[in-house]
Amino acid sequence: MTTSRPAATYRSDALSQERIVQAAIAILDKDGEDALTIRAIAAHFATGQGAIYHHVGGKKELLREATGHILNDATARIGEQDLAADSIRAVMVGVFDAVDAHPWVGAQIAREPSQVALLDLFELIGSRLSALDVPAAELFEATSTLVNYLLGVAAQYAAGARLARDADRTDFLASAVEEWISRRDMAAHPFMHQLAAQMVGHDDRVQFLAGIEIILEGITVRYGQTR
Amino acid sequence: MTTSRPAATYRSDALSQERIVQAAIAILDKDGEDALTIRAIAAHFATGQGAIYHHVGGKKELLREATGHILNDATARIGEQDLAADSIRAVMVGVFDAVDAHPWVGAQIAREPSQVALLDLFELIGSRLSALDVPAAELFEATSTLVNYLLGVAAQYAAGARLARDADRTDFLASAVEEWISRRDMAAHPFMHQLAAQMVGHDDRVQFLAGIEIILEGITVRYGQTR
DNA sequence: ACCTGAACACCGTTCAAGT
DNA sequence: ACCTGAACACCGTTCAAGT
Repeated sequence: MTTSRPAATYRSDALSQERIVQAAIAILDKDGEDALTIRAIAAHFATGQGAIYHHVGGKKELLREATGHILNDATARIGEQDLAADSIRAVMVGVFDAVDAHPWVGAQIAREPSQVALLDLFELIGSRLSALDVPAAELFEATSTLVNYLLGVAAQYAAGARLARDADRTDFLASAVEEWISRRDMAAHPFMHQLAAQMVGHDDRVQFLAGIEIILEGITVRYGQTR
Repeated sequence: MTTSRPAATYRSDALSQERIVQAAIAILDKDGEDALTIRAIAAHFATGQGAIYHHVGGKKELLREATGHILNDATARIGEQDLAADSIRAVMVGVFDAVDAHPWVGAQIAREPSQVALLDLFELIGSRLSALDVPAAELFEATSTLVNYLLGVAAQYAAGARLARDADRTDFLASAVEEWISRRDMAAHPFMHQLAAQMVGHDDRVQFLAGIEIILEGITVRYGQTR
């Protein structure tokens, strides 16, 4: 009996959530957050806007999905390290590199920190902190310190990419600092003056790593017994 | 000679940047970020949208101005403490409380970390870290660790307020964790299971303070010589 | 079932016209 | 100089109509 029929008698390049998310990622990477519109995606598949809504719930969900996709890729690649602390470093750096490659991911995880993919991160870091002898009662605060730090760096990265797109200057932050200084008494603010100098040649990644070490060290001193 | 004339022969409740910013803050506090539209502000002053553009550059600038206003208030209230570390705590907590009272500020500083008001913060924290014996070469990374942590917490706060407005549940994060757990093998993820329990009664402010201590401790151990 | 594209209800911003 | 409000160029989302 012919009770069933092949489902896809339509065009072979049919839409799907997966293909739409991939197209969204491509648009976001190429032209930034503002370029992601339902109309742009529809145009990419040479169809109407309504077709998109058959496969994704809306723009917000699409952004969530795209972010989850990148984040899952980033954390899936992370292997187990011998030392728990090294595993934590690997997770943090993995997300950092993903945000570096896709700055809009930074904006999204700062906007929606309760994303499922971020909870995976919480688990990855938290479970390894417990291996570092952090007592159960303090695991939550120790984990969230690392995650919040990561969130802050991610947000800053996204902002940097946004500014770099708007105005084509490499050192937007440095110039913001210069402006800050020029409006104030320079002698009264030796730190900012020195900061402006350090800012020119600084490496974001090195700086991010230094922050991880500071926090891990703080956690070890505060909660750890042995090592 | 009558070379000058009183400027304000118009209605006494004339528009001004200051009044517009105040109105924007009121709208943001009452109805959230989405409610801030140029039309809403114009309606508040019973005028046309164009009038607003005579006093502020646009919506982005208005949001920047409103954020700067709140942040300046928050940092201006901070007095000098005996210990440099206490001053740093006061600055961090001052911003935290401001974000707590005005969650949209958290979203804005995460979106534009190069805001002038945030550089003030950088100066406030950085100059005090140098009093904590942090060597000049490492001042930048130590300061940015604290600021990035603050940025992350601020972003999370803003997201929480947004979710609390959308759905009226107190523990959105807890329920997100519950969902996360329900989709996975619970026994394989002891940390998240325990986390869900800790989340119910946790105090955001206490947790934030714990993170500050972790980072300050890490900075002291890593860079400080005496105390 | 899936796609199409016009229509709806918004935005931010601009600008000729008023006072 | 300042204000007014229509007009413009967009959005996300919905929905009747097609295949």
